[in-house]
Amino acid sequence: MESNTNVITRRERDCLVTLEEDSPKNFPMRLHQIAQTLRVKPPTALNVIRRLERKGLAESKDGMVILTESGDKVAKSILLVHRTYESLLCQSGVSENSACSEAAEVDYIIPAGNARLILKKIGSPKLCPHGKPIPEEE
Amino acid sequence: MESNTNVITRRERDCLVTLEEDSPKNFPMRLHQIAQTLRVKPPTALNVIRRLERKGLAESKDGMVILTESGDKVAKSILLVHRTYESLLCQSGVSENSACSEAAEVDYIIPAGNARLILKKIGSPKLCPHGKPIPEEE
DNA sequence: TCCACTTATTAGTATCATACTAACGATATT
DNA sequence: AATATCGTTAGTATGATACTAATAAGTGGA
Repeated sequence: MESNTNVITRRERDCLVTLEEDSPKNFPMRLHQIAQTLRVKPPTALNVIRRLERKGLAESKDGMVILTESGDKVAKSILLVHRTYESLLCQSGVSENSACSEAAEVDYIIPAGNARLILKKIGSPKLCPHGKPIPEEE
Repeated sequence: MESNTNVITRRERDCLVTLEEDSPKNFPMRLHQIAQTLRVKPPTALNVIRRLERKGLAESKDGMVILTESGDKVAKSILLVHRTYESLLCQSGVSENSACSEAAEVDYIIPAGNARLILKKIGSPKLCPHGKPIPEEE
């Protein structure tokens, strides 16, 4: 019945974030590069891409992969949560590197709405601890 | 090689928390009661229990299930994270019920050490929004 | 004592995410 | 043309999750 669309796994999250961050100006990314970034073999990466395609988050042709509009939104929302949580952790006394890897564990689970509320509570910083901008609205 | 001990799945988390909260004074819990609480059939619940046993977190005999000392520690640490995150969300403006279900999504992923730092940052409340005590140390 | 009920357990099946190797095809480079 | 690179397919494997059906084992009542 329900195939749990709009629920995302950790691997899918990593793939979305890779596509968002490593291919800025609407440029496609090559499959083997995605595979290398995710540290998996190409068939495994392709498998992840296929799942993203089924969820309407990515499109691919001849190994060129791009995010759809919907995928871009999801990726940006993940980055919002990521940088918000990172900021919270750093303000609490966690090291930058530690904060980043911890954030990756939860940024695809925590809803963006909650992150925005947390962001306000911790003083609405404009940049994450690494100096990257925290996305405003979608 | 490494079988990912001390990493826990969502179902295992639910099972640990059920055992911790629904069977206080070292009393065993019946399998069918666990199954009902988790809203799964008994064989499914048994399967989860078996995984917890393999990880050294639970023990069972004739359908009587208890947490091991190790399992108790893990469960308490999950509750610490749960109530900390719940408190953070509520302070940020999220409703109690929403905060509770959101917290369950991440409380088994966020390390207790981080939760303690966050707890300090948000003013070291002694109780979660529901009025339950936030565990001190392990 | 025998039957019915509850409970636990086993066996078997299914799905989904993850990941690999091996093999094949296409393209590009030397 | 030979080689290297890349994508893709096929096949296999594991682990978590979940189910049904069947069996076992105990309890309580008629």
